Amino acid sequence: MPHDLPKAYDPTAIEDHWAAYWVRDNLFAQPTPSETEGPDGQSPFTILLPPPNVTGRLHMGHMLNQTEMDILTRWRRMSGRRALWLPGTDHAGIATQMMVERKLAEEGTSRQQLGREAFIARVWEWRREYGGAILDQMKRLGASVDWNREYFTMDERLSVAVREAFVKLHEQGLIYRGAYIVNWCPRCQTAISDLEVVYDEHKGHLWEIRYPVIDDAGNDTDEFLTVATTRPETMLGDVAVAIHPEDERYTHLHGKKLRLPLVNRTIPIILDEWVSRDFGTGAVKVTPAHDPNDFALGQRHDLPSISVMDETAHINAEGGVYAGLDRYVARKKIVQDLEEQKLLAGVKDHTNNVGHCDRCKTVVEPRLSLQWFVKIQPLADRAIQAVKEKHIKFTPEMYEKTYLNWMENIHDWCISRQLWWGHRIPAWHCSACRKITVARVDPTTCAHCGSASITQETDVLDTWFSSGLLPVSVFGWPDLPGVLKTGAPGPSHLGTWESAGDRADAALSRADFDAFYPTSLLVTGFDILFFWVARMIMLGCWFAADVPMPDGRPRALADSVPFREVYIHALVRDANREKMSKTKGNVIDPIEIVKQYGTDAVRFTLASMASPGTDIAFNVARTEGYRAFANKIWNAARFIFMNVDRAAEVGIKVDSSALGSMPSAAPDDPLEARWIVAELHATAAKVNRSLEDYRYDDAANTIYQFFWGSFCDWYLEIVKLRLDFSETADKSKTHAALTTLVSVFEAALRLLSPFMPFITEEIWHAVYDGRPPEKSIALMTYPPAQGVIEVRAQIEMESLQSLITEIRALRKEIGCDEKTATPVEVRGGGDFRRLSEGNRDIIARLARASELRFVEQISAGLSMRHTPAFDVAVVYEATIDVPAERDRLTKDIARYEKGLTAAARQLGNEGFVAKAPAHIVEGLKKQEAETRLLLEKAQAALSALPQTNSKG
RNA sequence: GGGCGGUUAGCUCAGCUGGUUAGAGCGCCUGCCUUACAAGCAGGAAGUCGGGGGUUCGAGUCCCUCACUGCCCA
Repeated sequence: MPHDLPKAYDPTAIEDHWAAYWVRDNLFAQPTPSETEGPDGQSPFTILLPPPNVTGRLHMGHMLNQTEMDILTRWRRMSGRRALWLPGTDHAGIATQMMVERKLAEEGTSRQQLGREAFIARVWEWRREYGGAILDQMKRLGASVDWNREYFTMDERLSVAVREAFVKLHEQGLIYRGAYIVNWCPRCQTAISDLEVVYDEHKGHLWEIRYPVIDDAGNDTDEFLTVATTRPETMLGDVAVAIHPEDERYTHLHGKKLRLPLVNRTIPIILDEWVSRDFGTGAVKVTPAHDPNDFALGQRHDLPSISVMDETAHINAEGGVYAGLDRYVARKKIVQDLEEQKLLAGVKDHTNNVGHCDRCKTVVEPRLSLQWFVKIQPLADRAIQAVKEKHIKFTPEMYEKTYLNWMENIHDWCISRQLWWGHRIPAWHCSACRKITVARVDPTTCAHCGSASITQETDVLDTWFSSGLLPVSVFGWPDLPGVLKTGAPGPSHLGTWESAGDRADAALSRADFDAFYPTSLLVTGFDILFFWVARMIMLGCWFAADVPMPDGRPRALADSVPFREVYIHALVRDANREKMSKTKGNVIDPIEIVKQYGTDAVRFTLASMASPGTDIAFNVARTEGYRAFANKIWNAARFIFMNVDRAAEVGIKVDSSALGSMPSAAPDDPLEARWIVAELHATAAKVNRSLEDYRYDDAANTIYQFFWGSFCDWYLEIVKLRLDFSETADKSKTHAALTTLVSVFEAALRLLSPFMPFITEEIWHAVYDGRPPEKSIALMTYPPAQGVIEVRAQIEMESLQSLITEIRALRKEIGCDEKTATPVEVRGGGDFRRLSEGNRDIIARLARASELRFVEQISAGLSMRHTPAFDVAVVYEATIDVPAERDRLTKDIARYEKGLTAAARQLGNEGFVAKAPAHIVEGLKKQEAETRLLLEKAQAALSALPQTNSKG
C-alpha cells in the first residue's frame, strides 16, 4: 500500500474494504485448541454474542452491545489471549412466526391453510432468504467474531441439546404439565411467560355490580352484595364472591349465597383474608378461569373454574346469550344489560395496569389452559448460590441485587407455546391410556401401555429455553463423554452432525467444551437479565455440572456457571434522553449514522459514553467530534508519511524492526522524544486498567487525550524542528527523531485499534508500506500496561508547556499579531533556566519567541504572568492596558487570598495536622507557599502599575 | 405498594475505596487559512456539585431527610 493517503478522511472509502477482508480472510476464527492454555499460558477469552432474532434489524442497542464486545475481544486478543467471540442468531418463535404469517396474509393465505409442515417449510425458506441480514450488518461494523462457528438456535446440534435438556428435566421430575392461569395472547393464540407481558397504565373504569343475596329456597331477597370489577365480562365465569372474614360490613352475609346476574347461577360467598377491604366495595367476584389471583382463591376454596372465553378472546358457549361476542363487545353489552336490570350500582374512573403482549401489544387475557412448566426452584437455588458465592461477577454491581431479588421470588416457568415455529416438545400423548411418553428418540408406541396410537404434543418450547442452553450447547453439550448414560440412545440417533460440516467430530466438541466453558464474559442489556441471563445461569449450572472436568474430576459449581462475569450495559436513548421508539419516530438507525460519520466515529461515540450504569444519550454532535478525531489521526498519518518519504529521498530509513513493540527513548534523546514515549507508556497503562474495569469511557477519553492533546498538539509540532533533511543536518539525529515519531505513532495505532478498527487498519498497513508483519493490526500486540514511565521527562515537559502557554496567553492579551515573533523576558530559578535554555528552539517555535532573555527583574511597563516557577513577559510595542491588567491582577489576588485563608484554616487546625496523612499536609504546605509567592508577585505587579490609564 | 438508580458548567457526562484550588467533549466568545489537518490552530468566559441536616481534622464523595426524576417488580 502506498503512502499517499487522500487528503481528506473518508470512512466510506475504507471501511467496506476492511470489513470484507476480515471476514474473507477468516482473521478471527478460533480453532478448537489442542490444549486449554492460551498462547502465553493465559486462559482463553470466550464471549457469546447475545443472538439477535433472525427477524432483527440492527439498532443502536445492538451496536453498543457489539462495540463493547468487540473492544474487549480485540483488546484481549491483542493482549495474547486466545479470543473466541461466537456469533449466532435466535429462531425467535413468536416474532418469526408473526413475520411469516403477515407475509402469508398478504398472499391471501394463512398458516392454517398451509398446514404445519408446509408452514414450517415456509419459515425455513424465509430464514434462508432474510435471516442473515442482521449478521451482515454486523460484519459491516467489523465485529471480530469467529464466523466459522456461527450457529442458529434451530440447528440440528442445538436442537439435540434442547431435547436432551427437556428429557433430562422430565426424568428428574422437574417438568410437569398442568392447568394453570397463563398469560394468553389472543392474537398470537399462545401462552406467553410472565416476562413477555408488558404493563401499561390504562384509563379504564371500575364497575360496581349488585349481586342479589338469595334465601335458602333460592329466591332473591331485598339485599344485594355489590362487587367492584374492572372486567365485567368475566362475571360470566364467576363461581363465588369473596369478602374479608373480619369485614364488619358483611358479617351478616357469612354463609349466604348469591344469584349471579345474567347467568342466574347460584354462587357462594366465601371468606378469605386476601381480600382487600379498602379496594372497591370490599367484595370481590371470583373468576378462577380468568384471573391469577382468583385462580389461587379458587384452589384454596375448592371452587370450580369456568372458562367463558375461547383462545381468540371471544365468549364461548358457557357465556349463554353472549357466546360469540368479542370480549370488549361483550363487556359493553353486559354493562348495558346490568343497567337495564338495575344491577349496576355505579361506574368509577379507574387507572389500572393492563398487560400487553410484548410482541404484538395485544391486551393479554389471563386464561386457564393446559401448559408445560419447569419446576424452577431447584435450578434457581443453584443459580442463587452461584452468584452469592461470587462465581459470577456482575458489573455494575447493583445488578446482582436485581438478579437475586428476582431469583428469590421466582415462579415456575411456563415453557410451552402454542406456536408452530420452534422446538416441538418431545412428548407423545397416548389415546389409549391417556398417559404421556417423553423420549430422546421419537417413539412409535406408548411407553406405558404399548399402544401405537400416540401423537406428538403440538406445542413448541419457549424460545428462551433454547437460548438459555447456548453456553453449553454451542460447545457440544450433550454429546460429551460422561454426559449421556452408556447404553442410552444418544443424540446420533436423532440427527447427524454431518450437516454441521467440520464441527461434526464429537472429540473436537469435547475439546471445545474443555477449552471454552465457562465463557469469560457476557455483555448484554438489562432488558434480558431475567429472560436470558438468569435462565442461562440456571440451565448452565444445572447441566454443566454433569460434565466432568478435563482431568476427570467432577465439576464444581464454580466451573459450572455459564460465564464468569456479566457486564450489563445501559440503554441508548436519543439526544434528549428519550427512549427510542418507532411510535415516537426518534429511532436513530446506526447504519445511517455510520454512513454519515463512519463506523469508527460511531463506535468511539458509544465507547466514550459507555460509563457503566448510565444510559447513553446518543448525540450526533458527539459523533461529529469523533469523526474529527479520526480525521486528525488521518492527517497526522499524512504528515508522518510525507516526512518518511522526504527522509527516504536523502537516504534516511526507519527500520521496521523498531516497530510493533513499545518504543523506548535514550537518556540523551531530546526532551519531546523522552516525553512522548513516557506519555505513551502512561496512556497504555491507563487504557489497560480502564478496560479491565469496563471503563470504556475512560479508556476512550485517555486515548483521545493522548492522540490529540499530547501527540498532535505538542509532539508533532516540536518534532518538526527535528525533521531536518538538509545537507548540513546531522542525519543520525534526524533518523532518531523519525524513528521515535513513527514507532510511537505505530504503537498509538495499536492502542486505538480496538476502538477504531478501520482507520487504524488502513493507516497501519500504510505504515508498513504494504508489507505488514501480520495480516492485520488486530493480530499485533497491544501496548501493555507495564512500561517504565520516565517521570522526569513528564515534569520537564510540563514546565515547558506552562511557559509556552503563558507566553501565548500574554501575546493574545496584549494584542500581539499572530505572525510576529517577539522577544520574551523570563525570570526563574536555575533548573527552570537550564531547562528553558536547553529547549530554546521549542519555545521559539511554539511560543513565537524571537529571543529568550533571562532577567533578574522583568522590565517595568511590561505586563507579565507569574507562576511559582517563573515570571514571564512579552516584549512588544503595545503598552499595558492598565485597567484590564489591574482587573486581572485584582481577581488573581482575591483568588490567592481566598486560597491562603483556606490553607491557613486547615493548617491551623490541630486535628488536620495531627490526623491527615503526611503527603496531604506537605502538599498543602507547598501549595500555600506557592500561593503566597504568587500573591506577593501579583501585589507587586499591581502596585507597579501606573496610577492613571495610560493605554497608548 | 415494594425495590433499585439518578440530580455536578448552556448541553451530554466523568470524578475509583472521603484528601491539596471539581474535569472532559460539544456549545459559546476572541484572534488566526502558521503548507498534516478550518473536520484545523491558539487564547478565553462559564459550576454556592438538587435543598436541608449529620459524621469527620477534612464531604461532590459516607449517613439521615426532603424535593424532583428514571427504571424494575407487584
